[in-house]
Amino acid sequence: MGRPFNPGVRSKLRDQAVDYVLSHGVADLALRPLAKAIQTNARMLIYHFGSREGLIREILAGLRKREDAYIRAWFKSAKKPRTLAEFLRWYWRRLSAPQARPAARLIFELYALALRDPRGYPGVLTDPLVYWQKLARQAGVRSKVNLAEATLLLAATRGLLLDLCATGNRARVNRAMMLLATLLRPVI
Amino acid sequence: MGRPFNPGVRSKLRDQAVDYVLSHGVADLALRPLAKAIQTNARMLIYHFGSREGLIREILAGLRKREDAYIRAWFKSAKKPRTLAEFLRWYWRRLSAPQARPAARLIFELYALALRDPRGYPGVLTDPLVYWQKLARQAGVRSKVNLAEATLLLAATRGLLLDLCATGNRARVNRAMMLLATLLRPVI
DNA sequence: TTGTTAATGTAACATATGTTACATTAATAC
DNA sequence: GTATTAATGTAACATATGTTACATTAACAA
Repeated sequence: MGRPFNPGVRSKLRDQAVDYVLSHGVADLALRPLAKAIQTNARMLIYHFGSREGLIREILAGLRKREDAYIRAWFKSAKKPRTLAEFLRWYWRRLSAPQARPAARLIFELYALALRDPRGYPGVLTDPLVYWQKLARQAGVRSKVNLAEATLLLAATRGLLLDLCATGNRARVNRAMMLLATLLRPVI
Repeated sequence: MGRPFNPGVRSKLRDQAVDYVLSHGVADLALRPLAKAIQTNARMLIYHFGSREGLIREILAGLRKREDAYIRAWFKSAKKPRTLAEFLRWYWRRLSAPQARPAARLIFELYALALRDPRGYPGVLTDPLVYWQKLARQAGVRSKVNLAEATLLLAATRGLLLDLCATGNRARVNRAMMLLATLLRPVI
């Protein structure tokens, strides 16, 4: 009895917080400015998420959920099974688009934070590797991409994305990505 | 007349601040904790550097100076001119060593901060490119490394360093670096 | 000595932070 | 209606922040 628990109010706050963090960053996230921006107050954020730490954990989960849903939707949007090469092309095109710049900046901000405080930003450092492995398996990647090749591919992609965020020189970065694809073609 | 200006006191504070920032990071840098750690007080930091912003600019300059001196010393430590390949091997060995982990973490923290506030962290985003270009010229790199190759090399190195900081898996990351070297060998 | 500037130290100020106390309204079951 | 729990709002608290006011000491020139 009593007023029933409504999960929608918490998840709506979380979604709004994710949007806010995408454009304002998370390192200097303060409760009051965030609360004001999403038409509530610091009291409610503490009430719903327990603490600033809890709020950040929820925001991380929300980010992951969003990204995962987006990628799954793409894989299911075709009748033929997608190849790894197709996926990488699509993913890089999306990641390097100007609209993805806020997300890219946030990713590098999260890496930096997690490097100093791994437990405060759980999964940020470890999840990407296991996620991509799972994804590759589900995508039915049969060609034996060995560990060194996968490591280089992920590292170069991250590095090129960082270069893109830093310089905005899309032409140069894209040419480097094409070079990477050429060099790794026999292997993927 | 009057008491003479002693540049040593400022530069000593700066050097100590650089050491502090290497182990504590710069994002949450607060004057009082730093001051306490280097046996002074917040008042003096403001007096010598004008503001927290000014202090951070000085710390950045100090970091660059240190790095530059280290690299120049290596180039001058041999009678024969060093090749680019030699330099890259030496540099990666140094960068991937456990002792360099604090510096590596700091680099990624600075990238993240500069992505949100480029003017607050001047040069962080733009200097690396011009620095490496100058270095390559001084090292007498005659083989025409084109822009795409240089971009990929820098990006992959950054990405692998990030992976190393995140996972600590030196063996895997080093294997990826060797693969990169193999792929780019004909070009360097 | 005296005058002048560098360097240092203590304490305060205004502001922002996360969190909590206390009160109030909203929606359900009985 | 009452009882109960969810949700919200205001105001305070303790603490930390960058910066400044004010006072003091240190090292030089004359």
